[in-house]
Amino acid sequence: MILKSQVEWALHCCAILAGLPEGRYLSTKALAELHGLPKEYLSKALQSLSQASLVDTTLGPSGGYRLARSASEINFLDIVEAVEGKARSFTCTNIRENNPCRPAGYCDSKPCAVARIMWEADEAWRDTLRRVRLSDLVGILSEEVRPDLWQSTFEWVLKRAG
Amino acid sequence: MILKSQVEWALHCCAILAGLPEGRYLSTKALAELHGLPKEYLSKALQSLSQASLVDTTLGPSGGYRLARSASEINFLDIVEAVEGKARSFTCTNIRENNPCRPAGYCDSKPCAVARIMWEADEAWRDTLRRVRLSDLVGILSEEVRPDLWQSTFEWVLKRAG
DNA sequence: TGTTTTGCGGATATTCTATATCCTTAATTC
DNA sequence: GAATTAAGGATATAGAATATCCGCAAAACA
Repeated sequence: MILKSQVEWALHCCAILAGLPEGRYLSTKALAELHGLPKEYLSKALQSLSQASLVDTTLGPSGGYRLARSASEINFLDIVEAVEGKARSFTCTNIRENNPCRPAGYCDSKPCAVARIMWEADEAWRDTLRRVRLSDLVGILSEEVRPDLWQSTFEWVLKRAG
Repeated sequence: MILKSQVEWALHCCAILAGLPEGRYLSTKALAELHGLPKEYLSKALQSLSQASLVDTTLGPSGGYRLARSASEINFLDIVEAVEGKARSFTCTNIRENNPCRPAGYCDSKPCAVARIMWEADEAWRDTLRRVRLSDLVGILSEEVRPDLWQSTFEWVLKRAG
């Protein structure tokens, strides 16, 4: 059970976009360079964010991405699901139906108990991610990252933001 | 992020083993037939349970598997991790280190904040699974499964248990 | 007007994992 | 000695993750 690396990329990119001044855009090229990622492939992750309406885009030189709403209105689950999909990690194939002792026409009243428990854990995972806002991440980073690096990074970003 | 189907198989098999009388064993063949699963491949899942010391095995005719300890001393996480592995679902590749603004020799004081949050969600998932005992599953099933099917299934099992 | 830059989607290639089967070996039962 | 079992290694297949490339349309700018 392993998340795609694109999830990591998308989260870091959103953190950067959250620091952009109102109305400015940052390109795939800049985001790829900043994080040392393959530009073409990172582009797919950003497209997922766009399809999920988490980011706005604009074309042409000085084009790129910006958050579609404020960082306090975007949570981790939004971003993770945009890239990874909304499917549950546990898939119930109803193997209880293969029980040779089943009477013909036997009908289950509820979803399989095994699946319900696994889905409960899945929900706990989602709840945790839902409770963390993108603005929380930015808050943590602004405290932990050394001020000189924090500042020079945003200077670097602003120089490239259209 | 999708769990292997072997996880589902292992959980259902353990539920059956939990119903075995003290000291008796059930073979891969019987477990595969009961659940309609490929015997050879199911065998790999059962081997994982064995390697994790969740089940005891014995060879020869009338051989097979039984729980290594009581169903109240085995939780869902034990079984899931035995099959799926203990690796976290989120892997941090430390892409922050690729930031071109980083001063040479810059040293991070903590693991990446993004990773810490993702790992927290991972722990919530694990905690939920850790809190559910195999005996809890058996309790739920014994209430939900229609008594005639419940009984005939265990007759079927006992006929094949060595 | 035309050139450059950008996001977007489709097509394709590569690598890795999950799924599945087969075979040999050693232990156990009868 | 014959049958049955778990264990583990080797191998094959399918599908997903990773990655690259191309053409298109929109936007900026000279």
